[in-house]
Amino acid sequence: MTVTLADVAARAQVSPATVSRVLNGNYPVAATTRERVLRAVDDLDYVLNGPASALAAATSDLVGILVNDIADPFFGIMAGAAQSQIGGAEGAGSGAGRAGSEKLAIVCNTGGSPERELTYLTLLQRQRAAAVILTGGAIEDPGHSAAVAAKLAKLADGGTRVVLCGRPPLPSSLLGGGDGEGNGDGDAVVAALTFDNRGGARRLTEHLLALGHRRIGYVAGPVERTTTRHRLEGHREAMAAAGVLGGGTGEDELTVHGPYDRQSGYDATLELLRREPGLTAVVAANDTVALGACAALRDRGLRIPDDVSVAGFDDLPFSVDTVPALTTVRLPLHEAGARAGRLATGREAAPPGGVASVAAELMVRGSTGRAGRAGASRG
Amino acid sequence: MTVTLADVAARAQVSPATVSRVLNGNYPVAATTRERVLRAVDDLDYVLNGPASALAAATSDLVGILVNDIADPFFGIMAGAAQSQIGGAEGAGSGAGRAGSEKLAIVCNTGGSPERELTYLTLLQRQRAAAVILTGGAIEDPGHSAAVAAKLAKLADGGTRVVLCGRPPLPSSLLGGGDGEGNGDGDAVVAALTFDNRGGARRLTEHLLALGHRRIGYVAGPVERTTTRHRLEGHREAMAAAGVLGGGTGEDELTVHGPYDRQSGYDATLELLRREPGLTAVVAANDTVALGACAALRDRGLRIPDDVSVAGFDDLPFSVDTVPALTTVRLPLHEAGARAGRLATGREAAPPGGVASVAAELMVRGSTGRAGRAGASRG
DNA sequence: ACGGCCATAGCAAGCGCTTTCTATACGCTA
DNA sequence: TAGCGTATAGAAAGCGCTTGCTATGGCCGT
Repeated sequence: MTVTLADVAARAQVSPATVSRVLNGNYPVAATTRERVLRAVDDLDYVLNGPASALAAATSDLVGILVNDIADPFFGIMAGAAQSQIGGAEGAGSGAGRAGSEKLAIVCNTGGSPERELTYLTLLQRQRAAAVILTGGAIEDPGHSAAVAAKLAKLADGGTRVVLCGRPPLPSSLLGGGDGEGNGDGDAVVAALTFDNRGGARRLTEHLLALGHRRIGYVAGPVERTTTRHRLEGHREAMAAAGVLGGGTGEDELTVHGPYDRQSGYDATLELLRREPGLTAVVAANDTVALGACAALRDRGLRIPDDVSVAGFDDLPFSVDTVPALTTVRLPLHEAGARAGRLATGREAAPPGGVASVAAELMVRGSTGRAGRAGASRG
Repeated sequence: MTVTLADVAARAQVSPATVSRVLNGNYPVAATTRERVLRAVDDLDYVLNGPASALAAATSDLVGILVNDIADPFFGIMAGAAQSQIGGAEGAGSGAGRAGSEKLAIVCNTGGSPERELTYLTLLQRQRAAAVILTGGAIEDPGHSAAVAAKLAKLADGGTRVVLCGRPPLPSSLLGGGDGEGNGDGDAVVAALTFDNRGGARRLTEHLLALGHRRIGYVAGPVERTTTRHRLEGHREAMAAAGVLGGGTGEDELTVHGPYDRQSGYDATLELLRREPGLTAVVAANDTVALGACAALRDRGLRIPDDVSVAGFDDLPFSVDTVPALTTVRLPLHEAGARAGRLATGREAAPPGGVASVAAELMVRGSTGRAGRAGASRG
């Protein structure tokens, strides 16, 4: 029923081998023959059988992009940028069969679940993916990290390029762990693009401190995530350097953890206000959380930034449009994603040492202002 | 180098056939044998060769989800919901080989380009995808529609389930066009979930009209997109019914087209203000565009909604958090996406007639108010 | 105690393509 | 004209898996 290479060959009066060569364009074929084959392909509406091709050639053109939450623009932007560098271009027009060095970039949504992350990695390994890009923070459970590292080592061993984007490099102690085989080709190894979450967070809090804030609440992301930890560490570095660590009993008093969503920001801010009515600033784990924080403050009748300043992280597109505009830390998501895409396709050389740090830029906007203009009298 | 089925078979002292059957669990195998095989699989860290498996079994477990813009939460939400219904579950743990009815949901970003849409469809056809979900509005170019319809017909013919989510059903005139083969199994045909864009837009504009607005600007999406057209038609229906069609010279005077992004909303609003300084309301093609519109109005020193009301569409998560909160039309993106996922996996029966309409609900919030409170005196 | 059955396991034939190696047919040079 | 190199096409051997069919036992019925 479906058209095969052999059918095309028969119609073009050539051998299957020739058709294959025409389609792959990696072997000299006389112009007239090529013509004939191409016509047959069109006539028959032939479409290459991917699995068969991948099996015979022992390669595939799949590039997997793993994201923690596809509904979050943070990941969407990176994934989109990466994908734009990878495949789907070349207006193929009507012809169906050929597609040169085409790679199929596919994004896989782990939903932040460790199991799904592993499952997708296995599935990609099954498909003998050409490359895998892991985006966003990693989960810090030791067992899981080891499992992921082992899987990535195996993937790399099998010729899959592995690129991390916005995720810290794998501890080298975990790599090469597998069977002691030692990684084969030094070409398919891991490259990592790490975001300067810590530095960005530090500068953000320094900004707040410079404005006179001392009672600063921190709405952190989920625990056990590198992103969460790094941003929090940056915040605390700044606080410690200014000698304002710990509001009262412990240093954690003004830190609340929660998922990276609006609701979390809302609830956590209410909680912070309960713990410290004299709060003059709230730093959120990211912009979406900051949105929730703003809503909570407003619902409490507090003005931003007159009563309480608010800051986010990531500088997602909507952040400039909030009222007041959100002070945040800009991460060049698009650029990083694009670069990851190029690294994954081998179109760009890996940075020295395999790791490149991506700078985070403080964006001061209207949601942060001097402390104490109105705040002190509250409570 | 890589471990094959045969290796596992050798180690487990059984035939390759038996290993295959253990892994697929579709044939009786004695418990003790199964044990032995599974141990061998674990010992060897065996991972099934996807392409080989797909070739031999003539099926694949890929489900493609096509989106127009992965960085846009509109698509991210639908894709995430669909994916959650499809695959990646079952905490597989350490074992690598087996994965029962696992399906790999992959999302492909067309970026709104017709060529890429076709390319991805071809690529998925190559992979013999189990199903394809197309999300969001379609491009209305006749040639392209025909090409897509032909491709979908061929996919369906090849056993791939095709589901449309947020996209109008294919004109039946275009389906079955291909080679006149007639579609084989009536099971793999198309199901469509259409959004009531027209009705939602109509109700939204009616709401504005009820508030006394007459000079209403419309910032439409890109031309040649079904979503754009339907929403615009709904708007005009309402305007016509109220007898306020056409501000001055032509009916298009207060309509500006542009991409579905913030910048477009900003620019278009400025343009509308230029054309009609007495504008009292702006309806945007979607929430993101509305964000830009708000920014433009504010930059012009106009208050929302006192001077100008603003409305969006989709009710994306951030819309409730803008200041003032955005009046918009809620589309149940999550539910629709999840349903599309279930339809794609055959876990839910297709609706009667293959088409189901998804309701759009008007969400009245703070960004719209009575006309004329301040506006009339401007200009 | 013997024939027949069910439960298991193995054999072997592909699935549709790629690719190495071999064959053919030129166009040259000597 | 004979010899050889080059350009092009074909034959065929897999790639690693699935699966229809066949083979082997142990167990049952009588």
